[in-house]
Amino acid sequence: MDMRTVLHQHGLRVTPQRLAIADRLLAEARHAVPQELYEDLRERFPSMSLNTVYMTLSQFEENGLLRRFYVDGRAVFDSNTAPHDHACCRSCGVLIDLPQRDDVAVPSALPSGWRIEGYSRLWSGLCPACSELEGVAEA
Amino acid sequence: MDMRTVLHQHGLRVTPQRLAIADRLLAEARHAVPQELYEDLRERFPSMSLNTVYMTLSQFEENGLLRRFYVDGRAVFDSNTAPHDHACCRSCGVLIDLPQRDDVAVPSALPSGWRIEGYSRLWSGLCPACSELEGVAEA
DNA sequence: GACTAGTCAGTAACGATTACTATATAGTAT
DNA sequence: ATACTATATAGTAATCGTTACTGACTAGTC
Repeated sequence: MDMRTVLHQHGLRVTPQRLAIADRLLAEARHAVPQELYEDLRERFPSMSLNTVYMTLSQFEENGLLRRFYVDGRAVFDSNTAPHDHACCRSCGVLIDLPQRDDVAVPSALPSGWRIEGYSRLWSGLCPACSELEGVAEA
Repeated sequence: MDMRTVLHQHGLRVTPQRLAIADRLLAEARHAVPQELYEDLRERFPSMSLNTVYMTLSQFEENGLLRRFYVDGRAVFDSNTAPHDHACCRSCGVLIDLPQRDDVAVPSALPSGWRIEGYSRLWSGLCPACSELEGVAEA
């Protein structure tokens, strides 16, 4: 899909920086931490500021192109806007998507009057690589 | 339960500040944001520093007396250390506990090799009060 | 080719958290 | 009780992630 048209459709101006961020995030489904994205893109746009990254990501989020979630208090942007879970390795920090199971039913214990709109869930544990390393250490 | 003994059992020194934080958090099950806790406790301990609050909370967390989670990137400490969900009102920010359902089964789509240890889940929506207000506005 | 709203880079401000250091205190032995 | 030692505290500064502000610039449009 052409990112130009995607941005246009959302009434967003098409600029090289935005295209770069869009390509990087929307074309290939992946996660992005503002700081990392910034460092990557500086190779192509040495004058770009971290601020631009934040503003662009926030704007994409407002337009539903990205979803923001948090891992240990740090923002992560996800081009997969469908509801889904994440799993994060507590050792190396690698982050993967997990399809949301069919347990989206609101907790039965919810006090009446609450209007639940969704949830975000972060599984934590050890990725295969770290699991192996730590498994050896623990054994 | 006497907080003195609890602290002792964990090999933690008993100081007035810690007792105050422990009383405030552990006796009555509740959530605490460091800044708010700090402001509250300053009434009793005008000289106490925010740093002390952070260090105490971190230490309690390390000893399993508290659990730390994040809401929109901000740390919240929870004296309920049993696994459970939270719900947060996106309008007023009120936070409540929800018992964890029996869906702790690891996602079936998890790549093999991962060792999952748990999850944290934050439901979001509108609390009864805000739901009513917003419901009127939207109708 | 000029206009204009929106974007950009740069920097400063901000809030939350952590690090550092000297003083004070809890716990323990004397 | 008193002294001792390890740790907690207060105070401050530093750090990190994020947001706000400003003036220059530019994409989209006429």
